[in-house]
Amino acid sequence: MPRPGLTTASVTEAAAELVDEIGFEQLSMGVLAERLGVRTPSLYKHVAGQADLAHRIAVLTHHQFADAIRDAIQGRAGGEALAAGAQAMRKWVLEHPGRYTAGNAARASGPDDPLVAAVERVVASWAAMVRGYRLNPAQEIHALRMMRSALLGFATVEAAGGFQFDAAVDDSFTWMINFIDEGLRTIAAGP
Amino acid sequence: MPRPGLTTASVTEAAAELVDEIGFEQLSMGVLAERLGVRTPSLYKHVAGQADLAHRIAVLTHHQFADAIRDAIQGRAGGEALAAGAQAMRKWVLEHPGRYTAGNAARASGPDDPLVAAVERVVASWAAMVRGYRLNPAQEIHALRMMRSALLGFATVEAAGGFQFDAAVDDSFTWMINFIDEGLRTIAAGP
DNA sequence: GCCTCTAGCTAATCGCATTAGCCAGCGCCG
DNA sequence: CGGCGCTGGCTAATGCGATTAGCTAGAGGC
Repeated sequence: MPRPGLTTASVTEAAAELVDEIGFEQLSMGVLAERLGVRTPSLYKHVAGQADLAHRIAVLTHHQFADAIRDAIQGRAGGEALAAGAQAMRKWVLEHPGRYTAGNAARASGPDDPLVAAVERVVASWAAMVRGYRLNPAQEIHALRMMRSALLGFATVEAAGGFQFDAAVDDSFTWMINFIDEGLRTIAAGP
Repeated sequence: MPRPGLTTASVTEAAAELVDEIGFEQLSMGVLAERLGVRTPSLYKHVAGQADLAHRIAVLTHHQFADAIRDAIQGRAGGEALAAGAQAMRKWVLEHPGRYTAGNAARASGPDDPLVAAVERVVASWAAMVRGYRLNPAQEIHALRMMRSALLGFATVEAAGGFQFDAAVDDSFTWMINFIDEGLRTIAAGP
């Protein structure tokens, strides 16, 4: 019998895919091992345990998430960048609900946790979107946090199935982006 | 030895308090039983199991959350209601982080799940805040969702310790409320 | 003062994560 | 080509926490 030839990275990626299919809370070492055609204890040669695995999924998630946003806003600025980045992020979340849950559940263990760097990449992507509005630096941090909260909140509620009338959710999202765009442009133009 | 005299409600409430102290993910039947001065299996006389318990905490959470907002916006309207409701909700989340996590993690099993009614009470509180702006009915639903997303997102990121510079988080929150208030007033005044 | 009903208890059971210890394939060196 | 060490995978054992089975005693009603 040939060896599957697993690595920490391949195990993590398989877990990420699995989690999108069955839901983060359903993840167990058993199902993952089965998916990889391996016995459960073998996984421990690549990850330290379930907590470690979840953490690795979270780090992977933030990197992929940051990539998706960065690619979307490439070469755009202002409202266009905002719209493109926001839509890309929403699409990504809907396509990777399990990963997204894992990413939100994770907590950094300390300043040198790789999760911190991964999260910073995401924040940097959003910061790039906000920067296009050329706000007062004192306001920029607040605008960034507002945007981050609104987008994350929307995606979270949607992923949880929290909106009653599914039909209009697309409209609500673009409406929200417009709302933010107009608000930021008003501020930028203001005193 | 006198009987503790537990009930489903008292077990749920004790679990909610416990979860705020130790974190939702640390909740186990064992620690809860210990807290209540009882042996683990005894809890099963009041709740069907850990999943049931978590679900009950979530329902309780949404009701308390809705109460907190409703009380805060009593007798206020427009921007004042928005500010008061938002601040009350943020305060509540910071004081009850474990419960809040439990509430967000829960999923309704169907339309007659008591969780649905509880969530609707929360949404109704927010709807009351938005209604004060007398928007076009077509926009009201979008405004409601935007507000819900922004507030939930902010609370979630904050509860997760996701904001880097703690000092300015208060300012960011009031800035965000102002941003939303001004945007909604502009829309209300518009065409 | 008895009777019933049930909250709480002790003693299994079970599932899943994790650990211990064994073994074989692969690459490398002679 | 044959030996050697390293390491990934395996089986068997451990352990902890959730859950279930079956027993018992205290509180409330007659």
